[in-house]
Amino acid sequence: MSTKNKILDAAEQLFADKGFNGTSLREITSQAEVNLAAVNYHFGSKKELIKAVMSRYMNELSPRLESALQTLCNQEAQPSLVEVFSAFIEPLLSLNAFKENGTSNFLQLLGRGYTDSQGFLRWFLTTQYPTVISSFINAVQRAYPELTPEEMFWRLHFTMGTVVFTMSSSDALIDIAQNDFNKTIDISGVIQQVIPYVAAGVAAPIAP
Amino acid sequence: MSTKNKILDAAEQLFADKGFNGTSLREITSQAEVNLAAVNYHFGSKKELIKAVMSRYMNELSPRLESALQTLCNQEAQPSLVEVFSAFIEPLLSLNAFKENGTSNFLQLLGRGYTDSQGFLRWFLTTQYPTVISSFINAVQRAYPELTPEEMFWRLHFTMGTVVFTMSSSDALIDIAQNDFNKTIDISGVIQQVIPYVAAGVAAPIAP
DNA sequence: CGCTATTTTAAACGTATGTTTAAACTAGGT
DNA sequence: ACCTAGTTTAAACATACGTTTAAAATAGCG
Repeated sequence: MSTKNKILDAAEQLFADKGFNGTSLREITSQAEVNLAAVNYHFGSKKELIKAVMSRYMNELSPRLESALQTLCNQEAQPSLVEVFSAFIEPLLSLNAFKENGTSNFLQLLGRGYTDSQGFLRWFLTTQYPTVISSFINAVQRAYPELTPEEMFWRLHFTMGTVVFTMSSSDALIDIAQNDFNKTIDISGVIQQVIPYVAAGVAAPIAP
Repeated sequence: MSTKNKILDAAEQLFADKGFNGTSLREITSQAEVNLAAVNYHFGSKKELIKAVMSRYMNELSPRLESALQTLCNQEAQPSLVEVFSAFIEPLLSLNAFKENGTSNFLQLLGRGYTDSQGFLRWFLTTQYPTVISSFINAVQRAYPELTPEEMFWRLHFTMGTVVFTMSSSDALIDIAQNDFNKTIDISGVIQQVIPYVAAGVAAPIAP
């Protein structure tokens, strides 16, 4: 395995667990068993390393996601919201084949990116991957055309919040759930739980 | 104003904006116009300062919240979910009288507490303020008795995520919304938007 | 006033961070 | 084998952090 990939793998895991601010280059390079200077040699800076970790996932995910939404919108002119959100399942879970714990890690990273580092990652994602965002908005628009753009804006951000927050603390939540309910659950179980929730939230009656 | 309060005010604002990890004691003391050593003199450590900032709000909020939920449950044996969540409005907005931007700051701090600092703040809140949490669970239980404890667990955490995430980036979201829709909105407007969403999410039909 | 206890101050401490340097090492090609 | 381009390494760099120290200033009280 190349030094570059060893760094990316170690950084991904640590960033997901402890956030970007909370992880030092020395932790990363010691877990990756490479020299400290290797990060700056291969990536230039810590900020660029963060972008590289996210890009590896986004490049894997965004085409799958776009085609899933495309397929859905071609199959039926007015899909249901549950169908729209369910279109995320297969692309998201495919990240587990791409890499161990890929789904969970990616979603946790996404959560970190929104709260750590004063939103520079949000800017990076929305400017670098705008098409997948607009296909998603388009699909929701078809599913619930009565929603005004403003209400849709808020509800999609609420949805983002639900998913991203849940996933950024999913390890702790899964632990609690297993202790309290004696029931094994994994990331795909959480996804199954969250879809009805966000679909109903977006579908909520419009406030008077 | 006392040194202690100057520190608390400055810390609160900076913690809300940039997170606990992202804010240094030097930033806090320079904004508060006090000496660097004053933090350790008055609070002992940065960790204790974080607790003090949160406690100031929790001590203000939790009795109001508990009595609001109590009142609702006394008025009607089976309140609606919208009523349960609406019981949060007055106590939360009362923080604005307690302190400028109090509502927004507190909710942002809550969001930071869940993602920063590896959940030590979550432990602090759940152990220090358990009664308000259980009154809330009790109220939701009455509003939607068919919900199993496990489903309730997940949906309440989804709700927590929606609120906390939205509020921790509410400044940015309000900016975007104002640019895109030419419409002034404030924190209470966001609360009005979020209540139908979370109520519908919690009320979602139980997955088969 | 004079004494004591509390608070404030400037300076330093030790540690940790991201980054840079320059030398050592390691292929790959001719 | 030799040179070169790419890579790895140990060491140092400058800066920032939370915390501690001990002296100076302030306040409260008899």
